[in-house]
Order: sequence, then C-alpha cells, then structure tokens
Amino acid sequence: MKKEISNPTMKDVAKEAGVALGTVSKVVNGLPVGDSYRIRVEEAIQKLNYQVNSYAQGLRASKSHTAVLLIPNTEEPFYASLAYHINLALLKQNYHMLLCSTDYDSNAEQEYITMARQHKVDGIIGLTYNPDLVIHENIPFVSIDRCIGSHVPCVSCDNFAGGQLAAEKLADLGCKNVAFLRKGSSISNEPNKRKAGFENGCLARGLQYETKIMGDDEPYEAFEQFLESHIVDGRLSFDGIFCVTDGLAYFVLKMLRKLNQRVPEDVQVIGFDGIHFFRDIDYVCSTIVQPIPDIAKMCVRLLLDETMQEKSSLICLPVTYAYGGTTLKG
Amino acid sequence: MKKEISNPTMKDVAKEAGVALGTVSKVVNGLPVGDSYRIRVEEAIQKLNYQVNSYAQGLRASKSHTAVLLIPNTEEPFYASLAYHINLALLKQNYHMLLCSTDYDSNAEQEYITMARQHKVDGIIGLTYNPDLVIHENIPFVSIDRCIGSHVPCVSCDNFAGGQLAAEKLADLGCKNVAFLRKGSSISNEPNKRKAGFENGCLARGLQYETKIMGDDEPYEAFEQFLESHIVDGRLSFDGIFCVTDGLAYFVLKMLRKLNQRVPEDVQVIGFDGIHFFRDIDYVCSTIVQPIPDIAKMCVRLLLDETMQEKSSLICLPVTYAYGGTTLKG
DNA sequence: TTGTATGCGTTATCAT
DNA sequence: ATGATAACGCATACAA
Repeated sequence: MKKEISNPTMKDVAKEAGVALGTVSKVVNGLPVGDSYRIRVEEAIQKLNYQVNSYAQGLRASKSHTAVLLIPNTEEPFYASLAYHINLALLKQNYHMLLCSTDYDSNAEQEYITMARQHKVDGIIGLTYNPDLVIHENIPFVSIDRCIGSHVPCVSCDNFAGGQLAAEKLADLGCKNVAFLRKGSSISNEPNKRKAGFENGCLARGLQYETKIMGDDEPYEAFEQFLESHIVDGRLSFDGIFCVTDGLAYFVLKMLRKLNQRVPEDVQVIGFDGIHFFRDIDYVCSTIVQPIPDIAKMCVRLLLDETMQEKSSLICLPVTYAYGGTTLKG
Repeated sequence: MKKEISNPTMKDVAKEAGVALGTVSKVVNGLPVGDSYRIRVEEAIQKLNYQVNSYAQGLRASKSHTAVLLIPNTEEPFYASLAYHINLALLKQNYHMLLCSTDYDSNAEQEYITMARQHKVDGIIGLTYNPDLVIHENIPFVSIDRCIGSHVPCVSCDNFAGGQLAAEKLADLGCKNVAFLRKGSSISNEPNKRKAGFENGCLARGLQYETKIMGDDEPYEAFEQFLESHIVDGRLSFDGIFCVTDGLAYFVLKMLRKLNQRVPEDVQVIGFDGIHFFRDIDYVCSTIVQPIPDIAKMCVRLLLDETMQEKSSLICLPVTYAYGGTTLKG
C-alpha cells in the first residue's frame, strides 16, 4: 500500500538488482563498481524509474547545490535580465536558484536570509536596499550594486566611469549645457556614483551642467515641471540630458515629446542600463550599457569559487556606450 | 572543532536547555509544552541562534514546501511579469520557488522536470513548448497557455474572446479593412486561439480582414515587406492591425513609423498581453490585457489546493481592452 | 571489489 | 506532560 504512492529508494533498487545498498549508491555516484553489478543496478534503476532524493543528499552533505537570489522584482527590465542571467549561470554550474522577490521591503529581505539559512542554501546573491541588513557570516553572500561590509563582496558595473562616459559623449556630440536627472534613493549604493562621474566628466570637458534629484516618493511627473520651467521661448535651455536609468529616460522622452522638443535635434538624451524591450536589438534610448551577463557570471563565480572568497570587496565591470536613437550619430 | 563550522541542531538546543530532544521539537512546532520548559528552550534557541534544517524536515515529511517554475526566460516582459506574480503568490503561501529558465529548449524543459522530482518539490508550474513533454503523474503540474493532457490542468487567459474583442474594438473605432499579424509557433497552444477569435469577430462585424503568419525562424523584418507590399500611393491598405502580442506590435509600430504611416490616424494597432515597460502605468500600445496576477494566483491555487485537483482541465481568465495610444480614443 | 553499519536533523510513536 | 527511540534516504568508513 505504502509503496504505491512513495517513490522508490536506493533500498528498493538494491533489492531489485539483488545487490547491497552501498553498491547502488556507488553506481549512482559514478564510483568504481564491477561491471556486472553496474549493469544490474542500472537496469533496476531504469525499471523502477528511480530518482535520488536530494533532501536526503542535502541532509547528509549539508550542502544543497542551491542558491538564493534576492531581488526587488522581475518586472523591471534590469532586474528581469539580471535574474535571467544569474539563473543561467547557476544552472550551468548545476546549481538551482530560489527566487525571492523582495519588493524593496526591508523586512522581506531579512526574512529571506533567514529562510536561506534554514534551507541550508550554499549562498545568497542579493540586490538589496535594507540599510541594516544582517548577514550571517557563515553563509556566502554576494551583493549587487551595494557595498555592505568588508566581508561581503560587491559586484556592480563601473558606475563612476559610466557617468563620465555619458558626459564625454554629450560633449563629443556638441552639447554645451546639460542636465543630470535622477530619482534619489536615500540609501548609499553604487549607482549613486553615476552622478559624481557625470559631474567629473562635465568639469573635465568644460560642460555646463545642472542636476535635479527627486525624492523617492515624488511622482515622475515632477520632472515634467522641472523641464517645463527650463523652457524659454519654446526652447529647452538644455541641449543634453543624462538620466540615471533608461527607465527615467523613457519617461523623460515622453515628456520632451509632449513639450514639443525634438530628440535628438533639440536635445540629446542618454540613459543608463542598456535596456532593450522584447529582447529587441534596439535600445530604448542611447545609453550606458551595463554588462549584465558578466555581472551575473561574476556573482556566481564569486559565490561558488572558494578561492575567490578573499578577493577584493568591490568589483566594477566595464560599461560601454550604445547608440539608441536619442543622440546624434557620432 | 566540528561544531565551529556546523550550525546548531535540536540536540544542541536540548543540551543547552537541559531538556529532551522531543521537547525542543514541540516548541519549534508550537505544540503544547509546559511553560517553564518552553521558556528554557526558547532562550536556548535564541542563545545558539538555532535554525531548523529544512532538509531534515523535507526528508522526514517528503514534502519540501517548494515549487518549480518552468518558463522560457524572465527577460521578455510577459514571462517576467508572470514569474514575479507567481513568485509572490507562492511566497504568500509560504512556498519557495525554484526558477528554471528553459530558453524554449525542449531538453531543458524535460530535464528540469526530472530535477524537480529529485528535489521532491511539491509541484511544477510550467509554460512549456516541448510537444512531447513527459509529465510524471505523481507530481502535481499546472500548465500555462497550453493543454498537455486531461490530467494536467491548464490556465490561460481567454484568448479566443481576446481576439474577438480586438476585432470588435477595431470595428467600433471605424476600421473597415484590417489585418492579423502573428509569428507562428508550430506547436498548438492556447494563444493560437487569438486568430480564430479575431476572425470570428471580424465576420460577426462584417470586417474585411487578411492574416499574415510568419514562420518561427523568419526574421521580424519580413513583416516589413508584407506591410510595404500593401502600400499603394503611399497609403497602407489596412486601417487596422491586430498583432498577436505587444512585442510584435512594438515592432510593427516601428515599421509603420518608418513607412510614414501615422498611428492611429492612418492605421490603428492593437496588441495582446498588456505589457507596460518599467512598471509604467502606460501600455506599449492599445492592447488586450491578460490578467497576469489572476493567472498567477490561479496556478498556485490549482497547484496547492488539493480540492481543486479534479476540476476542469482548462481555465480561461477574462481579458480586457486597454487604450494605449495606438487606437483612436473611443 | 562488495557489503554492513552508522549518522546526518527531524518528527512521531510510545512508554514513562 | 516529558523523554527515549525509531525511521526518513543517502553516503561513507570500515569490515569482509
């Protein structure tokens, strides 16, 4: 009666094959076994449709071949792409990935870390916002876009260089008076360096610039008022805008259209992230491209490769500029 | 030496609290225990920072509180949103979600099912394409957008009604001669009903229509040739286009722009899915909206609620029309 | 080389 | 109400 519902175990296989339990285990794990035995065991496995129980394996090995990904959601394109590439990189190493959408909730972030410990996962990759996040020392953690502590490696793109690059591009393309737009996250994280890099680049190239930083809770529409207030005689006083993300650039482009400003003739726009919808080869806008597949691979490597554990605590991967129709063609 | 690295176990807690193992277990699981014992155990748990080992739990209960999501990727917006909402729905039920990006690969889809069995997951939610997918009877499976067999419940939006709705909308908005565009997936799945629904709607409303179905491997650009060939004296012979997905609509809109056709004045476009980028409230285009959160919830409910197991094998959730700037305002 | 016995951490049964 | 013990399925050290 019982066996009807429960799956076959190694014991069942052993009985079926007429060998001992240990022999089956060896066959399953590819350890040397006499050929005649191996064949009988393999036949029994086929016949019973046996599958190892990874919970028993995990219990014994106290290793689960599983990692947790902490990420706000998979709806915003940058997160979605990151989740995809991390998932692939982990699967390639035969690791499974537990997805935990945190929705920017600090409590959720902390709870999922507790959950991860209970699940005895081998590591956590987290793009988190909780400023007080407690990370247990005995579970490997790789942070994305935010430095958490010296014992937690952080991976991000080179945000500062990205900001510089945006300024240089705008300068190269003839801009004289530019703006930096960003929605402010109160927490200190790596993407914040985009502003500093941009300012640095503007200064180096003698570009006039103005920055506008909105609060987290202010609506995107507030940017519209800002832009509107800089229109004199129907003409925007900026000839270039650097938006902290492609998402913001998407909004800004819509607003500029509404304000009858031509892009890129009147004003050029550069975003950040390198988003393209529907896996299109076209970008949403001209943009500073994050190397998302490389970031993903680096996170996984850092997490799983013991020898990398002691390495530098912040790894910045190079960014590139991509033309996306909202700047003049170089 | 050993205890330095391994986490504390119930035994350690019992020793620390000076009680028996079983007592600790009861406290952890909220079973009745004498108050004085409970307090001592709770203190010990705090002190040792004890966490239950879910692998041992899983081994004993042969239940993992984990489900697998099989999905092509999390980069395409529809999949991304589905993954997010399913993740939330599962987490709300205290279930964990193993994400498996299949990349449309039939072998991968099958392998992940095997993996799922080894992991003794409690169920699988799958949006799959493998026509020969073998689904083991003894693991609950819920399919999205494709009917696999009578023992596998399928959840999708009402694709046929969506097609009808698109035709009706175009008719209401004054179209006389419309087109249906789709990239053909060779497999038979629910979204294919959009075409039939659309044709049905066109016939009911006396709308002239033409359909163009590209092969899976043909490039999107082939649509451009199709459209171009229907331009006479600079004017497109269609005044309405129904695209099988918002992704296709996105491309078509770009092409129409290139062909100097004004949207929605010259030609109106309706897509399908209800995608909005960057969690924007704006849609990519006027579209038939799939109730993604409801689909997600229904999948989870079907998977976890035993009483629903025997229910109907195809559940169609209602769609709605949303204005997205590519049709005339009703 | 093959077989046996033990323990991983938890829960549930059964005496106490 | 509490405490000892067996069992879940697997891997391995050790004995044959």
